[in-house]
Amino acid sequence: MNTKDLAYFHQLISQKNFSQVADHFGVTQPTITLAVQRLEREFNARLVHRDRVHSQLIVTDAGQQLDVHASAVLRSLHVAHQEIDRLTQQQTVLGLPPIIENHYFPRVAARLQAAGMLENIRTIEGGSKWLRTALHDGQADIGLLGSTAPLSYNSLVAEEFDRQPFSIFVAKNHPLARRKRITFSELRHERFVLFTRSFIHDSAFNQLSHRNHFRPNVVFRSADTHLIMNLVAENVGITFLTALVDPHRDDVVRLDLLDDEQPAFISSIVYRNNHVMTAAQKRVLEILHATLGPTGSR
Amino acid sequence: MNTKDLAYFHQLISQKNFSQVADHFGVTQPTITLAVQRLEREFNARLVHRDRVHSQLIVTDAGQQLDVHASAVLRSLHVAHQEIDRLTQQQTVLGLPPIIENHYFPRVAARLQAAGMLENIRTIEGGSKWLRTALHDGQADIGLLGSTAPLSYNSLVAEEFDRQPFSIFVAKNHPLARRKRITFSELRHERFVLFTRSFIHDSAFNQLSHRNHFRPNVVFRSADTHLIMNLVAENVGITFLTALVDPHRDDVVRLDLLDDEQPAFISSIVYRNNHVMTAAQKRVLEILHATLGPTGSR
DNA sequence: AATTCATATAAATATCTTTTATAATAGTCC
DNA sequence: GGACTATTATAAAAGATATTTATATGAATT
Repeated sequence: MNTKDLAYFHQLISQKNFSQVADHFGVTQPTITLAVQRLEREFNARLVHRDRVHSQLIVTDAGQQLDVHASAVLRSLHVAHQEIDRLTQQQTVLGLPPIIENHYFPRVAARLQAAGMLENIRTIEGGSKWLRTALHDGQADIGLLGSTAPLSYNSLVAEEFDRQPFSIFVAKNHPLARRKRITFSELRHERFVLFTRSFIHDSAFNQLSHRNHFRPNVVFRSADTHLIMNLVAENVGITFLTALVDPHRDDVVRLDLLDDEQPAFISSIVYRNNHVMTAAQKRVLEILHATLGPTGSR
Repeated sequence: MNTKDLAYFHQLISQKNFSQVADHFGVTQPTITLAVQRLEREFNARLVHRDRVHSQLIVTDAGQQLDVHASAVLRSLHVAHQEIDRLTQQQTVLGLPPIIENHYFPRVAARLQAAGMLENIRTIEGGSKWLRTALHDGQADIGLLGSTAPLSYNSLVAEEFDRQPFSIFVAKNHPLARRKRITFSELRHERFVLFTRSFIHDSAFNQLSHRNHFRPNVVFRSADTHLIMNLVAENVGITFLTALVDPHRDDVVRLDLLDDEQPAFISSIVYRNNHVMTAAQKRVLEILHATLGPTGSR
């Protein structure tokens, strides 16, 4: 069977129009007709039903089932292409969310450099949610992801290596600045400057505000911790970040949260469970474990 | 790309001999050479390395990686074939381990029959471990599996519906027969007639004997509960089974185990996570949930 | 040196895929 | 209601790909 037929078919299921699919692939319309006919013969079943009355394409049960497998097959091949491309370039792509990159990566990079392996590492940055997708479809080989619940994905292996609480940061001259600890419910009337929603901080924050029955006043969102800290220092609002983001600055104060059952920022090493680690990648993983694992940290 | 090339390649990786692979598929030897060349061109990488010196075939990193994807692709297509075959025959295959079949299935079958759906169900029997594989590669659509730990598989969804303790069964005239409860450690010097190793009972049994630091004396194994019960009745030995296997006989006595942290026989409804349920299959699942779920049972 | 085993290459043949050209069917527009 | 449009199907020809046949190469084995 030709995988092109699967690609045509998969596109047909989403576009539901033979001619448009043909255009999409730069082929003529009968090509698509014939491809579907070949698949119907191969699987000995009707896959789509050309309903001329309502001029719409009906996908049969068999068609739906095949489409699921077709997309899995196409994804597999796409991932294989990317992985093998990187293998020949001797590159490993490491996906890092900004907070993790700032906090954990410097130590990892130092050890990778000492092992002469840093030049074979390329990093890509993005929120944990986006990186999960990037790992899944082969754009990255290994990721350090943050999450609030232990990760468990179908095609990914996750190894938790750290768990950090979330904290509140306020300006030095803020009324709460003298406090060391605080409960989330006391923040009911504060203004918040927060991370963008694509960060998992958002789910942790929502969890806490939902549990404390109030809708927090979020005055601004940014993807940049430094901007957020600057805004906090100027008293535009207070913020909610992991304790990992140590500001190294004297105009912002950190307050620990006292709530029971707080959400935690869980950091995990993640990779595809069908990814074959090369000798070099195994060493990268070892360095990650050694640096980030219980013995290696701080 | 032609999936045949992937099949040739995957076989080559396991057989490591071009001519034998050609024989295996009933084609001539150059076919395999050319298939590998096409793949190497497609992925722009060496996949195998023909080491003439030691007359062995070395698989490159890229080749290893491709092989993993090739087998995933071939499996996907194989599963698709089976699923679609059954779809056109309007059949759903239900995988059942013997204990579950005897204990839970009669009630399910009654409801399925009442709904006029029993004739579209075909069952296959096998140990839980074998059925897991059967589900994974598409021989069955839905399985009721037993396990000692909550199931979590890559490509399978598992929904736990019951948890039963394991018990000890002894002959009526056995010295222990008057006891109602017993700890596993008291069985140190008993003879055991057990289920075959392919049943999960074996892992539970091993767990208990390991925890109690003794190697039990297993005198016989069988896959047939009735035979086991007959042997127990004849005092050939005692056995270790779930409480589900209620013998309905007066020559065998059940003893509850008193141990803390006993392993449990967990029953789950399992299916492939990429299986598209037809309307009929959804109704089968509903009936399973209704019959086996917390409300529906006994 | 001759033989064997394993894989590669080239040309011919067989098979599959795509295009071109056209037909069929139903809906829309005036 | 006939012309027109949109969509998919079919048949034959052309183009592309896969497989075979026949033979070569290269190293190990006898």
